[in-house]
Amino acid sequence: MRLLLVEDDSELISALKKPLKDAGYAVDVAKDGVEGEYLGNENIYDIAILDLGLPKRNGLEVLNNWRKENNKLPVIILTARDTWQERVDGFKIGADDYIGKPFHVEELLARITALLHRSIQSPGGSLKSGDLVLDEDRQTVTTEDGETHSLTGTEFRLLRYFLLNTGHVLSKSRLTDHLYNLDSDKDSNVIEAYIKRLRKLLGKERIETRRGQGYVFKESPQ
Amino acid sequence: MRLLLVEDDSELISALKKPLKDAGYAVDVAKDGVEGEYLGNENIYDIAILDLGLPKRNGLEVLNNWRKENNKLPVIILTARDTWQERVDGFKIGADDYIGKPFHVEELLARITALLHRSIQSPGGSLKSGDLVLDEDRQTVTTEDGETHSLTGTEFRLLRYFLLNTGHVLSKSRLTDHLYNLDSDKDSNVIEAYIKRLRKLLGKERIETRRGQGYVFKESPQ
DNA sequence: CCCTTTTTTCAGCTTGATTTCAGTTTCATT
DNA sequence: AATGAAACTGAAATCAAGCTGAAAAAAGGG
Repeated sequence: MRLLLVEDDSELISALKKPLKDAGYAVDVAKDGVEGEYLGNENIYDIAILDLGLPKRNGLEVLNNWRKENNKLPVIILTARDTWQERVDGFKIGADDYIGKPFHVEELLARITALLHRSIQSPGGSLKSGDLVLDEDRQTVTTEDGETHSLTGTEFRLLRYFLLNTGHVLSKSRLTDHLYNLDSDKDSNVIEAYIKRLRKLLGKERIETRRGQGYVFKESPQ
Repeated sequence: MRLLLVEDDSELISALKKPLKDAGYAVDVAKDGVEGEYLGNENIYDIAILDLGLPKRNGLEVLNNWRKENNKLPVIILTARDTWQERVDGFKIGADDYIGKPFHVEELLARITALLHRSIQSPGGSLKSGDLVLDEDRQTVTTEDGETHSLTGTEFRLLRYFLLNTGHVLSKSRLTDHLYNLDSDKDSNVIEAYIKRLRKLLGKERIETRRGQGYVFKESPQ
C-alpha cells in the first residue's frame, strides 16, 4: 500500500512516518498543496492523508480539484480546527473520513485500515481469497492446509496487495511502486525474489507469470 | 493498562489518581463530557471510569455515543445518585459496571480488575497463563518452579498487559502507549530492556519476537 | 540530604530480513 | 532449433532491528 501524506508540519511528519511505515505503508510526503495535488493525481496511491492548513494551496481546494478531475483517491482529512462546519465541508467535497488534531497515531491507523477495507468492500480484520486468510493484525497467513505462517514485513505487504487486487495483472513496476517510496531503485529483482518466497509459501500455481506484463494472483490455485 | 477517568470534581480526581497509579494504571483525565467522549474514541484505553454528572455533555450521552460508534471500551459508571432507574439506563446503554458515590477506592479498584479480567474470560481473582500466576495485589509473579518473585512497577504493568493480551502481536509503540500516560520518547529502547528482564524471569521462549512487528506472549513456552 | 531501588540510556554486538548477484531456465519469435 | 530477453533460483552480502550488560539518571524512602 502506498500512502500520500500532504502535510507541512515537519514535526508531525516525522511523528507519523515511522508508525505508518511499521504498519506496512510506503509513505510519500508532499509539503504543500500544489505538490500534493500533483502527486495525488499520479494514480499510484492507495490512500491520502490530507491536512487542511497548507501552504500554496488549501487542502479543501486540493481535494475539490481531485474530485473535479474524477480522481477517487480515498482521502482522510486532517485538521487543527475541528469545527462542525469544516467537517461538513470536507465530507461534502468528497472526503472519506476526517480526524481532528491532536489525535493518536493508533486512531489514524485504524481509520486508514477501515477506509481501505471500505473502498474494496471487504470489511473485517482479515482478507480472504479462496482458502487463504491473511490476518492483518497478526501479519500472518493461513494456507489451505490449515497452517498459519507469520510473514516478514515485505512478504506481508506484497501479499496484501495481491489479495486486494486478485485476478488483476500487476506489473513489476507497479508492485515496486506500491511497496516502496518514490526514491527507490527500479533495477533490481527484489520483486522476483519475493514472488519466489510467496510461491514457496502458498504454492506455485497461485501466482501466475505473464511474461513481459507482470503477475496475476489467482483466487484458487487450479 | 491505560485508564481514562472522565470526572469534573478535582477533589475526587486527586483522591483517585494516586491509588490508580499505584495499582499500575496509566491515568488520563478528561474534565468534561465532550473531551471524555473524544479521548474515549482514541482506541488506546483499556478501561474508562465515567461520571454521569458532567459539564458540557452528560455521561449517559457520552456512553451512548461511544456505543453508537461501535466503541466497545469497557466502562464503569460513577454517580452520585444511585437510583435504580439510572442504573438500569446505564446498563441498557452498554455500561459494564456501576458504582455509586460515595464509594471506597478499594471497591473501585476491585471492579476495575474484575472488568479487565472479564474481557479475557478469567473470572478468578488472579491472572494466569499456563503455569504463571500474577498476583495483582502484591505485584508478584509465581513461575513454573513455584518461586514467587516481586516485580517492579514497570515489570508488573508490562507483564499484566501481556497476560491480558496473550497471543496477540503487540508492537513496541502499542506497549509504550499502554504503559505510560505521557507521550513518550520514540528513540528509546525501554521496552526492549524490560522485555529482557521479563525473559530472564519467565524464560526466553515465553515472549516471542516478531521482528519489525512486535512481541507475542505465549501461553505455554514450548 | 544521602542511600537504595528503579528506570532509562548507551554502545557494541547478534541475528534475521532484505537486497544483490551470477548462473540457469523458460519462453516467444524467427 | 537458435536466439535473445525475461524470469527463476540459491547463495552471499548488506543493512537494520533487536539484544545485552553496564552505567547514568531519576525516583523513592529514611
